[in-house]
Amino acid sequence: MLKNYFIEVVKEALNKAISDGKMGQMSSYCGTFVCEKPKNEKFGDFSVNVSSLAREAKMAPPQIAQNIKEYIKEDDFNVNCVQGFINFDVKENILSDIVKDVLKNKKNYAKTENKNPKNINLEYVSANPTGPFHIGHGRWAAVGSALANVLKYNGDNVFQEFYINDAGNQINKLGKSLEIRVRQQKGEDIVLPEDSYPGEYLIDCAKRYIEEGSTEDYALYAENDMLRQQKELLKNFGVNFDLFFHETELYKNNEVQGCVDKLEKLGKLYKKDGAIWFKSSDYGDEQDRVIKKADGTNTYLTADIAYHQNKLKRGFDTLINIWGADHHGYIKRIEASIEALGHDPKSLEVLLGQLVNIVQNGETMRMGKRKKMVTLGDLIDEVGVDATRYWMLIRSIDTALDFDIDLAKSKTDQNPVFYVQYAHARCCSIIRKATEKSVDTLDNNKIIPPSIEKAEFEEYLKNPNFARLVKSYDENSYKSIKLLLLKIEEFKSVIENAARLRAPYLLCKYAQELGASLHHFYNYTRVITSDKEETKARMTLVYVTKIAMELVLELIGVSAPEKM
RNA sequence: GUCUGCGUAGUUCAGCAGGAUAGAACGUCACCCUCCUAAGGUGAAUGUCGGCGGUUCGAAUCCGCCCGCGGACACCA
Repeated sequence: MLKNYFIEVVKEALNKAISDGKMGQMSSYCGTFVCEKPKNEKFGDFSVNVSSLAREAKMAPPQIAQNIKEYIKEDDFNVNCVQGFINFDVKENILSDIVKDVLKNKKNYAKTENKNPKNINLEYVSANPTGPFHIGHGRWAAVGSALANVLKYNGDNVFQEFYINDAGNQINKLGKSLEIRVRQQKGEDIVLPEDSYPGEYLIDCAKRYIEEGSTEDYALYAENDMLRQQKELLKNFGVNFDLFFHETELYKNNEVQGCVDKLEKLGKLYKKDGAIWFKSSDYGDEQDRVIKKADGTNTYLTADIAYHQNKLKRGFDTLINIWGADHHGYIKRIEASIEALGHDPKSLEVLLGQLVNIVQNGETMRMGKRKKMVTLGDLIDEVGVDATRYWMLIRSIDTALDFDIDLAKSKTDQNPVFYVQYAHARCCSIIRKATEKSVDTLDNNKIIPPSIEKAEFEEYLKNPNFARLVKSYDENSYKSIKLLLLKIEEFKSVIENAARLRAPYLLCKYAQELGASLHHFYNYTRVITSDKEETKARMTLVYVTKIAMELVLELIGVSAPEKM
């Protein structure tokens, strides 16, 4: 990518300067440079800051920059120095190379070499099978699947997994709740006990149970019913898991007891108050944790320890879990178990996400447990899959998300989803307009022949006139083309950052910037003109933009409409 | 009390592996369609980067203390 290219240019020049003794007391440099886009465009397109060499060289930053510059051959770019910055201004060659790159590699153009690909297990959502998803699950579903897309695109191996807690006593509770609902449906006068699941979804479930004349165990029936609904919703939401892992599997294979025995053997367990405790405080946890209750049953943690061992045994070197912020105290004890059982605790990466609030009519509804729950299904029915996914992804997961239903539904420029999709539709529209016959409604419905035949344009794409692509436009137009192409190229570093920082919201940010660049270009540069060669060249620019736009939207998981 | 996230423009938020005049969107105001989607673009105004100290040639960014808001601190899952 261009950023790395300029860093290499600077490094090479620096080495030459050092061997010529032009770098003061510096004899070698093994640090790292950062290349960034200057905030102010007058400084050029890319900028490398060399001030950090000042101390070692014992020279003033401006002098350092100047000396290094002497060794940079200006060819495809201009160089200028301001203070401790070496600034680069790219020329046409680099711009047409970007077009070449996209035409050749299509949607793979933003892939860069991943020198250290990881074998990642990504676990997210993992809702209990005791009811419908709530809004919060939607955030993890959107973030998790987009993150999986980005990591895969970045060259990592990603396995997406959903953990089902189907062994605890909440399943028994679920079964009992269903049983009551069934008896109520059959006309029995019976009240739902305090500790039941009160949701109305179990009434529907009970109706199905009766309708099918089922005699299945209530708990099993209810669980399968819930799972079926959850899986269907995930599918509609564009989320595809490689595995739904059942907690009960761990018991069937005796893996839970296996872990307990192993910890026992390692001397990491002790008895107190009739319970068995894990010495997690040996590994940085603030206190020890119970793994076998006084009544002899396991805690949730016990199975979870076994689950993480299971994942590690399957050969993943990186376990990424997306958890709600309310689970934060849980991290240390899982890490402790991983370390105690002989693995690197650093192989676990927990992404803690803040919660989602629903905003409607300008009013924030906290998703408290007592308030009426808004389900993810309701939300999707209300605002659609595209808008839901986009809005769930738009903010860094470190910050609480206000999901404004009215805004997400609005089909106006206030809504970034539409802004971004519109940009894609606009690309399609321009190409369509140029290559299809159209009708002039103002002039007796006269048929207007296409400016360029489809086949002719496709032929052109195989061998475009690169010199023509970015040349001979007026200044504003040239600038708009340059910014657009550099923005398209920037996607490479966005992918890398989003993958490294586990931050798929950067995709939304980028999509909006790319859209803005396209609209800016559109205003300054007319694509379809009477000059055929010019039209084909500019259509090519629109075409590569469309590819970039399709790619971002695909990674985000939002559709790319051809028409709006 | 301990742990954790947040505090940046009127609003919602970027920026935080230290670097040039702190950015975007929305809102406000002023412009731009005889012609490819105005669901768009251009420009203007708007800031004690929560506060105080420290490290540094340089701090919104790193460190310490304090203030405010949310969340977590089970032999629940």
